[in-house]
Amino acid sequence: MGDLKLYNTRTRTLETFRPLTPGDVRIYVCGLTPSAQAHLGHARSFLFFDLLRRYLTYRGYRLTYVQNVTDIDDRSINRARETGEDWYTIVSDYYAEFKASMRKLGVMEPDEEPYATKFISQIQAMIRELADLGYAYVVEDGIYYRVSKFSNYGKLSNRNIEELEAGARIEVGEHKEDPLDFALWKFAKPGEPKWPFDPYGDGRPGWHIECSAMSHALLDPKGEGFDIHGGGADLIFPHHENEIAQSEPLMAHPPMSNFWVHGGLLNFEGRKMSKSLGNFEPLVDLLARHDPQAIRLTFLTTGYSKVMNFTDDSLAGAYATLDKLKRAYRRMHPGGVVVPVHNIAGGLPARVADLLDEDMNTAAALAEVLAFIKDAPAGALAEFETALWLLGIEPNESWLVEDVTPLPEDVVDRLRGELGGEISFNGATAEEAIDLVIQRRASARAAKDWAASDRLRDALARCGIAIKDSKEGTTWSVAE
RNA sequence: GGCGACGUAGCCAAGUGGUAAGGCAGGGCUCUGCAAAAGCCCCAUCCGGCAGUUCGAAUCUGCCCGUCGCCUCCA
Repeated sequence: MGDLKLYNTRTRTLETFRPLTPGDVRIYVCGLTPSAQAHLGHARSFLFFDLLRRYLTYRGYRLTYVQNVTDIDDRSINRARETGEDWYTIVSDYYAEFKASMRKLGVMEPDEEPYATKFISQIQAMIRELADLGYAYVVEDGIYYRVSKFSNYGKLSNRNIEELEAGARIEVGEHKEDPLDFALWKFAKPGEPKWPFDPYGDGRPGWHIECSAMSHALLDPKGEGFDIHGGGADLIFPHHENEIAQSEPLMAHPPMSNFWVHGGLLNFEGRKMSKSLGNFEPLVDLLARHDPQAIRLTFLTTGYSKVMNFTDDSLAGAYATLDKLKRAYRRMHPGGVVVPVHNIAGGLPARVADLLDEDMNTAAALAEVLAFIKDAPAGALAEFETALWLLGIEPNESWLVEDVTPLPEDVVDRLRGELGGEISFNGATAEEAIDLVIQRRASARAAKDWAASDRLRDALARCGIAIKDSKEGTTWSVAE
């Protein structure tokens, strides 16, 4: 097995991945702030880290994958004020919806899913330490982080303090020393959710500190760093920059994370997508209309770190690819039982792995799979399934069924309307009625009465039934 | 203004020094009464432009043009 090379934002180079502790990989990925509905851009990001998990697992590492939930933030509080709902109900509902979508997409459950509000004491401990060392100071609206105290500030995102100072400004109501400083703790205004924090004052954590506190608590209690910190590219600044600023002064051995891996953002039909612009379709709605496996395949064709433009065309292409995979699967499948994924060392999975070694080149890996199925023998099913698993596509029972489109309910009535004069459909089920027509057409064909044959086929077509003739006989399916 | 990404066939896209993956669309063939499906085959003398480095460049360097993102909440 070759080396896995990953692009590391921290060093801005492609590096060979080696775990800090041989055999064990600790990953922290910034999860959702569920104060609005999740969209396809979120899906792309978490789908990528799901792929990375699969591949690291395939390579034999033991993983600890932590994906946090920032369940307290200004937006959910504002939304609660607008709607009159309880802020926590809002957050819980959005998060439940997100989880359901992830399940539909086949994203594996995180090992740990820490909620910010469950780690208040750890957050407060960290703020105390930062204050003791002079990295934090208290003013009337909250506790802020003193950016000027941390000399490495800006290193991850490749920015320098002077330029940042030039563009930054202090919002009304903020009382910080410097425009770049950010809140570690916000004192509660009347009616806002709050947690006690002696001696400073009741309030809630600022955005950023929860990730520093929870990654420390769950992945790196000794302060010696963990392996991979991930998230969308939009988190590099300021979120990840701030996490580093909070964590590293308290660590025995920085850096906070050895690798920083960022997923490219997603455009939707050529336009930027974001919560604040509101120009996105909620993920649940998209999943209601589309096959989750087709959505996964769509993402495989573009490099994970690139900006990707999601379009109806790209999704249509993925559907065609998915059908191709299903046909090959049926061709290779010995019977009606779905064979579980095996751990195959050689063959296709190894070739796919070699391609994933190159900074998770899923596009090339998919191409390899498609080349494989062109002349794959029936016995290659385990290889095929393993390779598909690596790409996050898991065959299920429905792959064995050629057409799962449900029959229109009124098929028999419509057939009676078309052909009731010549064929009696009394008591027939939809399937039986269709078979009756096909039998009638078979007789016509046997008699070389092509006019009658075509008339029957056209009648079926008007009822939404498409038929095709093959050496094995005539089969039908529900027309698209 | 600062930082960064990208520009490869009609469309999407891989490839980052050794002579252009793959998918969609399109075309042809096989099969077929017809149709559909399926299978097979074809489809970029060339990688935004111009210079340069090199035996050799889509791949490296410089300049130019274009698209987009981040710099404020964001996966």
